[in-house]
Amino acid sequence: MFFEIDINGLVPVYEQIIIQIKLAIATGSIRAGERIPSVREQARRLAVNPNTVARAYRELQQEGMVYSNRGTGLAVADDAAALCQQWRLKYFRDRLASVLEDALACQLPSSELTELFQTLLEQKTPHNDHNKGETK
Amino acid sequence: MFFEIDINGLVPVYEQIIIQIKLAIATGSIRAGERIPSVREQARRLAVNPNTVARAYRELQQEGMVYSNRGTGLAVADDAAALCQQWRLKYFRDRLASVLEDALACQLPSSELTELFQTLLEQKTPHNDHNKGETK
Amino acid sequence: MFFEIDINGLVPVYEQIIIQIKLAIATGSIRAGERIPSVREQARRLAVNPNTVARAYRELQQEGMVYSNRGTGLAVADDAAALCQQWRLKYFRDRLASVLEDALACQLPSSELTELFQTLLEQKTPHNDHNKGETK
Amino acid sequence: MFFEIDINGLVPVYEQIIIQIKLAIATGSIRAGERIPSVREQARRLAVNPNTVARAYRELQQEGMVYSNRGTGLAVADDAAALCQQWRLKYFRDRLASVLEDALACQLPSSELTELFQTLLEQKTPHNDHNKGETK
DNA sequence: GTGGTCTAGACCACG
DNA sequence: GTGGTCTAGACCACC
Repeated sequence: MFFEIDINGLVPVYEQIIIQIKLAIATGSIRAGERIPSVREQARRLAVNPNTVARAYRELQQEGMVYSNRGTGLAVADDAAALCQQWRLKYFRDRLASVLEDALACQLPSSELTELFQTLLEQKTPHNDHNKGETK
Repeated sequence: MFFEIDINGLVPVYEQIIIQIKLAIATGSIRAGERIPSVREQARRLAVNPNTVARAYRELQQEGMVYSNRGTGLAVADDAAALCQQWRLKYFRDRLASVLEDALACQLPSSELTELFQTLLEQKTPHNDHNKGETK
Repeated sequence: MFFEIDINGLVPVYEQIIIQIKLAIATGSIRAGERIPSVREQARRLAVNPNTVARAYRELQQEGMVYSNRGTGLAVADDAAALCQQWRLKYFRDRLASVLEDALACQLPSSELTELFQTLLEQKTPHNDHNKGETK
Repeated sequence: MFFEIDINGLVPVYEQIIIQIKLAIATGSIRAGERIPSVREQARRLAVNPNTVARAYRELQQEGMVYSNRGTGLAVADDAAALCQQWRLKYFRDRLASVLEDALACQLPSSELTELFQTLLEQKTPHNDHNKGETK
């Protein structure tokens, strides 16, 4: 449940926080019933203003991902994992679709895109397929 | 040389204009020496404030993609096509890499990503394989 | 003398406790001279922090509704029933008046309000008309 | 489209703003497509901090009641009137139901409640029934 | 300590 | 001028 924030990016900080927490719930990094870091703690860790964290938490609450019991912090909702996994799929599908649409719209051949995709995927993946059991 | 801008998106409008014009140059949709639409004309077409278009044009000029011919507006530079094609590759590689990194960082299996990629690619491609030559 | 509190509502918890105890006194659910639950007991029953209960009790004492008998806890004052009945009338009149004022202020016709009122009243009343005298 | 806010009430200021604007839309006081007062203007009129107004507007936007086109302020959505009328009914029904439930729960007889309701209604209504056409 | 609300004032992109 | 975001710091009710 540790992540970083790109303070200078296009995506608003509060939205980055929302996204990262949803992803953490989706991957099971935080489980239902567990508390998420307090507003002040999270703000300190991300080097960000508490109000910005509070806004992210408020929206997470409105979406039903977390709930609050006055004074005891915020905890992950019971159905949050399922919701976040759904959300995660849509999130990455939309991002991928956006890139593909733009690329195809300017006539990049799909063969070239596929090649690019595979090259990048190889670069980014840890590649621990062929050394199973060899990691001595 | 027609494109749309997303007035309510995260990417600033002037940047969207810059990107779309570079892409138009890269695909050959506008050629070296050709004029690009005047600030006013472009602003009208995009339903955008002229100041915003002016800012985009100013930056394109600074990057050497277009140059001004006193009185006759802005024209595409001779080496712009080459520059823009290079830029386009980097542009899409970076966008694609960003999505992949984020997806892999939250433990989406690369197999699932590949499947998603191929599904989307099929959806988005025009599939004009079977009517080759018939599009008169 | 059992009631519930809404931990996440707009009305402060300590105020809810005050209100509910006054209502209990008004209805005769607790009588003059009777003890009210100890701070700890009440806090346990309401799933609330003892400090919050203590604050409510303190204010009830200041209003003269209850008094402390060294060691034996708090007991209902002699004139509390009368006071609370007066208070109860004002309490509900004020709440009802507030709703009506707001509704009329935004041009809801009084006929519609009357209808709504009667429908709700029918829904909420126990309807034990037909078993008069059978409730032994 | 003028209203007041109770700075010392239990209902948060930003929520009062949301409520009042929804009511204004429901009554037709502001129509679809019309702009609502700018954040700064509204803040000035209500003697409230612009951020508080901005928060209310943001939530109205999330609920689909208003929409923004960068730089040109916020306007009422096409289906907002219908949504707000629905919402208004629920809003007053819930408030009325809450009072009735509490009153019946502490054994106030429904006859007394009805009487109280009618008395209050008469007090609050303008009573321009009998002078129709006489308002010379 | 916790979240929730509010104020005050800044910068940005856009019209 | 507009909304949108962010910072800084305050007070409140509750634990």
